[in-house]
Amino acid sequence: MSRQRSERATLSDVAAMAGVSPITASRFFNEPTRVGAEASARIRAAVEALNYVPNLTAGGLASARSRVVAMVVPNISGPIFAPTLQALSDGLAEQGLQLLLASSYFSSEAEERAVRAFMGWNPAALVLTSRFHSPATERLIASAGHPVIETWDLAPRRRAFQIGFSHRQVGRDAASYLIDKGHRRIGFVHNIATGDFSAQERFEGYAEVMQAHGLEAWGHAPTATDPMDAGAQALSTLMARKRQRPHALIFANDNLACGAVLAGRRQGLQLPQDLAIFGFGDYAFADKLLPSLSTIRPPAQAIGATAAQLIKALTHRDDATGKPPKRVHELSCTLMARESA
Amino acid sequence: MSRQRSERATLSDVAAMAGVSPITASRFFNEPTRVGAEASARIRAAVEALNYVPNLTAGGLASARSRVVAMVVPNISGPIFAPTLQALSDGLAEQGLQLLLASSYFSSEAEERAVRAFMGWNPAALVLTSRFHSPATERLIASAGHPVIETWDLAPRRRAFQIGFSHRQVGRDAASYLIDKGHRRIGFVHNIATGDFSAQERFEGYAEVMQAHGLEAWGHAPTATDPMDAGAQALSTLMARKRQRPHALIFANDNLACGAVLAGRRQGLQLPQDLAIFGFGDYAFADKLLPSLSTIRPPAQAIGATAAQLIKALTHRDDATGKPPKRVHELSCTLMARESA
DNA sequence: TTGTATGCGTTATCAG
DNA sequence: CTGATAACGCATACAA
Repeated sequence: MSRQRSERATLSDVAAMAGVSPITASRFFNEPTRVGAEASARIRAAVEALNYVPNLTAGGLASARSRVVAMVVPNISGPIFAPTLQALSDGLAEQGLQLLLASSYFSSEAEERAVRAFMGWNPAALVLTSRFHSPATERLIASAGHPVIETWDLAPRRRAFQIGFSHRQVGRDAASYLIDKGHRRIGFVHNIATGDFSAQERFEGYAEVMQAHGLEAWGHAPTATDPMDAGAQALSTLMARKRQRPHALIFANDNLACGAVLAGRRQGLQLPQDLAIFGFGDYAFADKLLPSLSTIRPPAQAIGATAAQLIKALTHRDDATGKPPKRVHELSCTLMARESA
Repeated sequence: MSRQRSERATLSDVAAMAGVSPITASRFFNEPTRVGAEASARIRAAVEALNYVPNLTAGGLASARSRVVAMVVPNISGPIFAPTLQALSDGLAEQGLQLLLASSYFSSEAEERAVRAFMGWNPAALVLTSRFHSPATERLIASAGHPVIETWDLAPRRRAFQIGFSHRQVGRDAASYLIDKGHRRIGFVHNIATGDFSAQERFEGYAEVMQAHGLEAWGHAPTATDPMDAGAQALSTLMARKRQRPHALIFANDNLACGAVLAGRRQGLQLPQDLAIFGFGDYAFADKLLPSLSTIRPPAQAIGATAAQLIKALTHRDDATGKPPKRVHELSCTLMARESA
């Protein structure tokens, strides 16, 4: 009947060697102040001798709370979310928490699968990207026994914690910057990816400022499927106009803007004299283009770091004076004024 | 004595509602073929009704094997490892496995901490980056009850599974390419990061080919701390030489090469006529520079995908014909011939 | 195809 | 400051 016991030492082995009860050994790890100095020393020695590694699965089961934080991002390898992941991972490592990761590719079905699996881990917290979820996901997170943090977008009215920035403000800032530079005919080039709600909000911010200045707001939607191609296409189409040729273009993201910059140079355009180009994202290549790309950098790293801090505050609330953490954390973007606009 | 039971439905709840024993419900998830059609239907209904989510912590404890794969990478947000992570994560998601992640920043202490914590999860597999570990880490993985996969570098003699490519061959390919183009005075610009053993291997491959052609192999080590600055510095220093000015430079990575390209243009150099520039990595900006950067692309995505396949083969070995998976998987890089060389 | 008995390694609870 | 006991929710082993 005896099932496979692993070779590894258990807490009981450590306790036996140290001459204490298992629970005391357990406290050595979780509440060290409650263990006497001599006992601590003996336990420490036993841990060393047996090369003991705590079984986190067992601990998670017993305590109904595991030492992982789960995060769902649209993608891992893109230029956008990686800094957030890195900062979150680093902040969690300091707290002895691990990061459990899944990518959704902007699909709410994939997000739902990931969230469902994550719930099975009883994570210390669940971090999501954006606030748009399937109904089933909404139900899952509503019944979750742990904090849920939504990042990047901000939806102040939602129940989950929010860490992000205002895309609308990004649109406003871009438009204001270009207007201040003296541009008047300023267009907006939409993203090709469907379901990019945040790009739409940037457009609205842009439109708001344009109208406030009595200028016409208009959007152009390229059809190419590759972002760089789409940016080039937009530039060619719009600059081929006989009249009402734009003075400046705001692109939904830096990939599109990069395509436009490269195409503009290929066509012999003087940038930014003939056309100012403005992006969003401050991707890694933005400062390496010629001309370098003016754009807005989202607080990607700060979002991850703030999430880690928030999780710390939420999990250690007992030893603080009980002040509940802020529910909405609005961070600000940075306008990177470079050569292209 | 009764401790806090979570609100969530358990497998027993599902079983009770479906009128079967818990173990049958368990089999519904793990060995569906062994459950009768009627029972399956009732269990499925109960799962839906109770919104049941399997507790993976409990399952992991009971089976001594959890549905996670742990990976340690030097960094998450850099241009190098992100595609590997993405491919691994995607491949694992198909198998119902989750990815547990930590970054080491090239520190073997940080790697050791991460590996130690990961062992506590009884992961289905542990994936490491590179083969250089602290002695304690070596001991940990030697006693691990699960497969260990080392990626990027190749060390055929090690016990762990290996998935990677030959850095030496990268150095050979770069040198051969430049020699074929007619260059003779070809230098190598070293990385500023200490502990980048693989860059040293690329240098050795380059030196080997140079010597085989009766050409002198030499390395230059810039001192600037920022990679882009270091690349620019190397270019300035070497092109300022009165005699023996180089015809071509191989840089330890694309960041250095990018710094050189930008500095070269700023100084009015004609690239590649005055100097051919060759990188390594094929970072996102490589094809966006002017001139676009000739470089070698490592099989980052393939490494992640291969790791996922290997894990599948290792965990499902029972139902196959038992052919043990290959231990060493050597993948090949792609030379991206562009404008800079 | 289904069920019974038992244990995985840890922590919560209560008692000293 | 320390310990005895009883779970946590599930899967393994064996039996039917």
